[in-house]
Amino acid sequence: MRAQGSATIRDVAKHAGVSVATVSHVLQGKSSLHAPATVERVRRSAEELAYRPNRTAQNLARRQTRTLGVVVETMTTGRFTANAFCVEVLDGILDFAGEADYQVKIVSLKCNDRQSVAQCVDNGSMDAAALIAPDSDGALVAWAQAAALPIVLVGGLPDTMAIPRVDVDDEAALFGAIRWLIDLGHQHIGVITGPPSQWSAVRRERAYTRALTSAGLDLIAALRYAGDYTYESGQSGAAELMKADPRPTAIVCGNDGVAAGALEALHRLHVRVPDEVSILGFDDHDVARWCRPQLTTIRQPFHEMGMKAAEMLIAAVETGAELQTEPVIFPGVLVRRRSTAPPQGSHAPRTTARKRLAP
Amino acid sequence: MRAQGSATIRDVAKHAGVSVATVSHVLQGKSSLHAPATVERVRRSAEELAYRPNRTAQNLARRQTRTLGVVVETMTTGRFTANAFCVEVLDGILDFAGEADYQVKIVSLKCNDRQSVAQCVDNGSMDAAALIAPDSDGALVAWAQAAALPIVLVGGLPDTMAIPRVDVDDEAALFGAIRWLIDLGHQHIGVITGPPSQWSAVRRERAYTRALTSAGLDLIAALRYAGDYTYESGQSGAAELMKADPRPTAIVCGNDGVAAGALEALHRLHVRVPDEVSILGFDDHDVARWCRPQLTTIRQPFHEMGMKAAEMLIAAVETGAELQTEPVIFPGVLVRRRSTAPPQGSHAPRTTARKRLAP
DNA sequence: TTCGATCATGTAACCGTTTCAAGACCGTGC
DNA sequence: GCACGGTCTTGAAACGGTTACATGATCGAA
Repeated sequence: MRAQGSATIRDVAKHAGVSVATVSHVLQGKSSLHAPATVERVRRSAEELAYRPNRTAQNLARRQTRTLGVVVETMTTGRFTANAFCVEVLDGILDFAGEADYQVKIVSLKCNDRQSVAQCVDNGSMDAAALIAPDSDGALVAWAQAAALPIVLVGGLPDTMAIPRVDVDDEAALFGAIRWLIDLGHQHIGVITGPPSQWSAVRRERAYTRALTSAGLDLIAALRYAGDYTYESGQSGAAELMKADPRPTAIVCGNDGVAAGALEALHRLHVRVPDEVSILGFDDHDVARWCRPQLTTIRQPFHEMGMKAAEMLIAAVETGAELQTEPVIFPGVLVRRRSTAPPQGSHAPRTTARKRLAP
Repeated sequence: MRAQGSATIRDVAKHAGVSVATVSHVLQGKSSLHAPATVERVRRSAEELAYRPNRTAQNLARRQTRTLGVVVETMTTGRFTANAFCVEVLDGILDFAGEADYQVKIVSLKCNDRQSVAQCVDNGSMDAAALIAPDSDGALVAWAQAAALPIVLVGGLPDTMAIPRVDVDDEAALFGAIRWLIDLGHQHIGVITGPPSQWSAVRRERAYTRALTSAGLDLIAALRYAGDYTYESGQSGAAELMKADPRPTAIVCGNDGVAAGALEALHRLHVRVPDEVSILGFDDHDVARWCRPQLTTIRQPFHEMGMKAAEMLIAAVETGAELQTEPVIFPGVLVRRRSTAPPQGSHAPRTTARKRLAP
């Protein structure tokens, strides 16, 4: 439009009185190929003409773009930022990519048929792509298994799928956290799950189930609420769970946003946290420190996961090697704050909990 | 690397027994140029070979990329996501761009000399760029004034600079909000400012100054704390302000994160909010609803601002017209929640406030 | 003086598309 | 029979770089 005046490599070559090959060499730092005087002349000409190589042309000629794609499915979450996970992982990717002089392009997929996935991602506009927490049954994942470019998936996926991925061991972390709640004396533990299309939600619920059954506690249908990782589902979920009889003394929430919603609902119901009900979050999102009481939650190293994903992708691009399909798993760590406590009132602590409470 | 097998337009042409020009035409939807039988043949060949046009080559030939740049300066904020503003604006841009079939590339500038700005942004890899809340004295803004591609700035900038921009009238909104606090009876109002390099911070402080002086209140140095828009500066700021004598009965915070930090510090000091101190936030970030008490704050229409910026940029790209330098200003609206109340105890309400409180 | 080695530079093919000008073919009207 | 207009098709020149390879210059040694 307006920038047609911008100088090309040919202009520089003419101005410096050399060939385009020379200019190309010099500007790529291969100055050892040329006489110092020539190098200097080319440099000065480029400077004078304010020459900047056209990225598109370079990409075409080099057959690589030094660009990483970050793919998110927006038809489920609605918005990119709805999910704190996405944003922080993106940050990690941005950090690493920036350091390695790679650019980052965001692809927010609205439609999810295989056709348009390929169209949007595998079109030569990026060298590799990170898929952020895709639906495990969607076309994106299906496509990824046979993608022609390096792919790393960040977030949950059934182990049966052989796609390189970075993930957190949320199941183990949550299992441990729930066992800890049980040890504190909780016997009626509710759960507000995430959407089953997110594998992380499936795993977290599995942790819940395993923790309860392994401790000899019954699974009670009235203590399970099917949420969808939103604040609102936390609100309605907590309100619903409090109607159960007996009431839960602790609620395991799909993530911190859900926990914040639960906190809000309980506040409205004049149920004190953690005195009457303990709340366990997941993610250690900012909100965990900002809400009252501060949330006991499980920290996921989002930023490092993003960094790692970028590192893997860039390595794959530069070496041409295949990515390992063995997943890279980060641990989730329990962060104890004020939203959890031993149960009070009629529920007698269990023996293990009694021991802990003794001193 | 691995995708070299992917079919080119020549492969399709050969397979369909036509020229590349024909294939190009058909696949661009200019099928009226060709016989129906030919169109069909080309379509089928493309399908069979799983042909997908190479975006890079298209970009080069068309001399446009259908890509918008989103430029953030990461050397000040540290991280992209540190600023809720960035994320939500990005979301708006993503929304609009996606709808218009534009891609979005994120440029996170670490170094801020004019040279590298031009290198990173004006290199033909994007058709236009949105600059998100740049430092008003940085090289980015300096460069933007004479940029060769369409630029829209999202966020504050002194009116003297003639750069197209989308912004919120935070000064008017905050002025109104502070006058409202004064009308409630507050006479000692503290402020935790943002970093002076952010023009929004300058404007918000100006609103504070104007509101107080216009109401005949003195500006007291001990009631001003220089923060930097972070949670931590909210914590230390509130702690510091509470040492003033007389204590403030209200604190105006640079943004909601700062307000959340202030809330936390006051909680530790056993100062009750809003009974003893009212807290006013800014942004209406998620945290404003999630923290206790919920924040009275000023809502900025981030998402719409992002949409608008994208709309302007795309219009400029497609029509080739210059962008208006007259800023597009959105109003900020006061959202009253629970963190503000009339002052209690020794401070007598002013007459205007008394009137309001009468009924 | 000639030859090969070495260094500096230039030539031109290529990357995968778009697009324009022009060609081929065909039916019409005069 | 010919000029003409219309429809369908295509060859080839861009786009702005990279890079393999050719060429030319210089120089010391045979």
